Amino acid sequence: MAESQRSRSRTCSSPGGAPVELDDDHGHPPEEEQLELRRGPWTVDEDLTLVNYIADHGEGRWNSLARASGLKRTGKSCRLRWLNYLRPDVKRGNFTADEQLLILDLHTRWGNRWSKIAQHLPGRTDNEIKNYWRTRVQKHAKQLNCDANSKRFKDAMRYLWMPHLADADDHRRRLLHAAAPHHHHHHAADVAHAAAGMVMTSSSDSFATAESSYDDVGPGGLYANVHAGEMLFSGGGGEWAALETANQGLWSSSSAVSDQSAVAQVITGGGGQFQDPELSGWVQGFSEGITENFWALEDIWKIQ
DNA sequence: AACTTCCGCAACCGCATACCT
DNA sequence: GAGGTATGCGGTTGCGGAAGT
Repeated sequence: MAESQRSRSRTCSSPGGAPVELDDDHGHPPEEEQLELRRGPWTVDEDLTLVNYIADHGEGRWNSLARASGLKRTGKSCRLRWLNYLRPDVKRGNFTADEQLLILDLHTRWGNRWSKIAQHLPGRTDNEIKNYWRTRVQKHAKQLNCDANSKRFKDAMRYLWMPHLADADDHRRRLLHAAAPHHHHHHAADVAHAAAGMVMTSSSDSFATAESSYDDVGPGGLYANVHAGEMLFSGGGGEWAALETANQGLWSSSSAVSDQSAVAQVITGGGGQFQDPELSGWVQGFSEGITENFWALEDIWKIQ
């Protein structure tokens, strides 16, 4: 994957990755040493140069680093390349269920504060999370014909998507920790799915780290939050205080409800059913045969 | 097989803020 | 405190592979 990206070229870089002459600033002649600033995809040689330089001198002071290393790049570009790609602890590949769960939850708290969100997903960059949100989450919101920032969509995420991502994660953890290696799946596709990301690229370590470093989630932490939503959805109660505290008003801001029964009315209509007829279709799907399968974002969305 | 459209992601840009002199 | 520079953030772009026709 990484290699394939490297061969890419952009319009602003000439074919073959040759340097492009750039005007430094609104038509002023560029400085002598910046005559040939490169843009676009990084080459393997450039990556090596940057990695070696940082290994010797450390990161930071990006403009001087860019000059001193001999890279014909801006300091900004060097910084971005290092942080998003070359850093040794950067993690790539599909987001796991727990990571998706975290992103969804944190986004409801902080909105598009990608960098802040990324701080709670070790190895993931703000850029990656931002791309995930724009390409996956917003796509699904569009499919649902609602805005990703709308209350309706957030309700769908909180009461349907997130609880089942949590289910998936619980299930995966059970599998990982089970002594018996012969756990069976119903379908070969499940196995393939697991191999594609839910198990093989497990990030339970990172999740534990993120969870423990959570600083303003509120009593009970993320799981209490998510499962409280699940309880509410199924007509239960008791964890409401934890949920409400954890929510910090973000989920229910538009409905301005402040007690359990009121929210239950809004969300479930009293009978464990969404009042939203379109979303209620999901409820049927969720209640049927969900415990033995892994759930990814796409899978959950297919139910509708 | 050839062509078009869609989509994911790396990299860019402009702006805001932090830091330094 | 003013001015300049460096760094960080969020939004946007557009390449290239995948999927569709």
